Amino acid sequence: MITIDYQSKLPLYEQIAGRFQTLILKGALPPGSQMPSVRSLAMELSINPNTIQKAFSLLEGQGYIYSVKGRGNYVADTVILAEKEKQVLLEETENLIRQGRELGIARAEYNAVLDRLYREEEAK
Amino acid sequence: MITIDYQSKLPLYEQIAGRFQTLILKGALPPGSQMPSVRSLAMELSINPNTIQKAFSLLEGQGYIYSVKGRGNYVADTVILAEKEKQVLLEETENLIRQGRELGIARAEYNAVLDRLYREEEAK
Amino acid sequence: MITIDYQSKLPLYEQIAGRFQTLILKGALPPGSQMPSVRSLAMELSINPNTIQKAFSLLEGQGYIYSVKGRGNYVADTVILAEKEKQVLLEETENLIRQGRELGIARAEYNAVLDRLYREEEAK
Amino acid sequence: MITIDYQSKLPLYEQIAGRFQTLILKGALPPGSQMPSVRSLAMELSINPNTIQKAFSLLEGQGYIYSVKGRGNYVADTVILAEKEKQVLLEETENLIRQGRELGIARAEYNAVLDRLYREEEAK
DNA sequence: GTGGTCTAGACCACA
DNA sequence: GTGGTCTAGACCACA
Repeated sequence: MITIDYQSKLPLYEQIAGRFQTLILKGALPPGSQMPSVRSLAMELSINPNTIQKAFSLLEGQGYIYSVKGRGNYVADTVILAEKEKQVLLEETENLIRQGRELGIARAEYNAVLDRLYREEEAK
Repeated sequence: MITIDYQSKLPLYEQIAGRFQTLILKGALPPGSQMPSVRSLAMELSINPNTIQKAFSLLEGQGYIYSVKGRGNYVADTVILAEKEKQVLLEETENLIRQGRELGIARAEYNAVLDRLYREEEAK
Repeated sequence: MITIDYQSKLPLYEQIAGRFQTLILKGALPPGSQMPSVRSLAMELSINPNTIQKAFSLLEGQGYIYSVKGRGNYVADTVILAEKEKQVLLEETENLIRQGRELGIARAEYNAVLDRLYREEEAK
Repeated sequence: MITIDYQSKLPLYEQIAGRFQTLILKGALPPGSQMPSVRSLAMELSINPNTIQKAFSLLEGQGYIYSVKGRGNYVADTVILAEKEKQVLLEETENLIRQGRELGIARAEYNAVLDRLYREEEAK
């Protein structure tokens, strides 16, 4: 369910939180569903429970999940989050494209990338 | 010439190296031109010379500059570097767009971003 | 495991990095295995931890190791590195032999060297 | 007559000394012939005269040249030097080949290099 | 004056 | 405990 990249520069807890964000935003973990327990996830990934806890705290702080004492963590309502996340992504993309433009990447090259990515989608 | 963001999570030496990469790739610092001296830059930015040294070592390791003992640091030939950098940027952009696509961002939204950015350019 | 030559003109951090390159390329430190910790190695060699850090940064920049925050440094996959290193060695050797040829060293002398070295190997 | 590589890690004075060593050992500058003057060489290479002076001192220390007060520097008798230099080269080559052997370079590859280099020579 | 190395020591994030 | 960043300060080679 969750994969870790140990070669990555990102700390483990951010990687884990990021994976769950994706799962939640894509609907694989629908609102209200229960998150795996900290302990079980720690066992499964052979990772210190503190690290899992930290990832969950991050997710809670960002509004992705909420915890119920003694019962576990649950996925929150995410309509607004998805919208916010889209905005962030668009901005980051814009910044990258602006940088690329400065280095002389032509618009046509970006069109080609878009063509490829959105054709893939249709094909699915 | 160089600005530092103390709020940023990026370490100082990476920020400094990054700024110079941009300046070099854009041609503001043409191949063969001399880099500011480690000490003078340290003074100007009120940063420890060791930190500047570290930034310059990074740039040297990446092939952006070369150092001549007793003379200073000089900008290297960068044709190949620019090409490599473009590839990296395009890949990063592609990854972001793929993520956006998964969250339901339509191709039209990216077209709008490109329209805006490349119209700015023509206007210049 | 690591020896330092204080007579050498090579800086300590390059010596240390070089020793590990050899150990890694020869397979004494297989991919995935953990490097000694910065602090323990510093103690063992009576060298400042910063210097060890610098050696490890170099190794990371060259792709020999990768670091996991809070865990340690690990040996990277090195198949490609070994190949690259062989090319470098062969080129350096070729340059030396070319110099020797200019000075009038006969091919027979090199054959003698090769005979000796590769007989040693069989003997092992 | 002398070329400088500013990208090289070697200090200028060592590069200059090295170039002259080659010229002398190959006989381009025969024993007894006069070396270019420090000043003229400094002008020609746009290099600080101190640096040239340092290179010449090195050459004198190694027995390649001798200086006559008020007249200039002259090439020394070099029969013995050439012999010593050959020994040094052979040893360095042997060390490199030994390293290569450890990394699994086959003897055949060295034979190929030798074949190529010594065929070039015949062709000349 | 130029770059470069090294030590000592503090401090931070992460697991 | 692990790696990593940064400062202060000394010292060296080179031009």
